[in-house]
Amino acid sequence: MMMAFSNNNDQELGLGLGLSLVHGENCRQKKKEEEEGPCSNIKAYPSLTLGPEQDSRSSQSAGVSSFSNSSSSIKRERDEEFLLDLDEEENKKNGNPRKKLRLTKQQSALLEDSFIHHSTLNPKQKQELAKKLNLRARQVEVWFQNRRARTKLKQTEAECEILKKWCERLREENKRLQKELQHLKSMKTNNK
DNA sequence: CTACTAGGCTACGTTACCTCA
DNA sequence: AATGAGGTAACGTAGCCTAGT
Repeated sequence: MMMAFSNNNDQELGLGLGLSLVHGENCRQKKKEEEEGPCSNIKAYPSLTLGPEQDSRSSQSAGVSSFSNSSSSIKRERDEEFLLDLDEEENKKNGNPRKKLRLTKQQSALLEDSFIHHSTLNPKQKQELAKKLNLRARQVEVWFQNRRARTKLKQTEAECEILKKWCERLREENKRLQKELQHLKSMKTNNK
């Protein structure tokens, strides 16, 4: 985050706004961090830049974790997962509308706790968490997707608020400088 | 070495269900 | 009891990456 504001009358008025995500600019790196252990700088701090935002899709991670685990236990769990998904398919076919799951407080708390340590999960972590929560891995995956989206939305909103405030300050500063300029001009004409 | 493909992951946008005022 | 708004679980899609061929 970078901001520079020069307020000296003799100097040029300068302002710099920068939006740099403190955490998670490079998802691949982020993923690596998460696979290696808890990340200390996981919190996203609102920060600013002006200008086109980088397309998040262009810097996203992919495929790293999917090759990190091929144990038979994971395979077995995936098979079980597959069967559960088949049940769901059957329900759909039978016209049973899918009831929307409400997570219990304990489930939400554990998910939140995991999210603090890892904003993305590798397959092993996902399976383990799903087992703990008595949910399907797909549900854990979806929860994390939505949680990341909520985080990003809140961050965007926060950044928007900061930008608004800065905009307001600049407006005020501009007004003040215009007044001052006007004053100096009138002084100059009076001295003639 | 290069090109292509399959499989897996994520972000993003959307839908649909649920809760609550 | 009805209803509209907000929250969120779940889904569909596009883009990217890696491993295998």
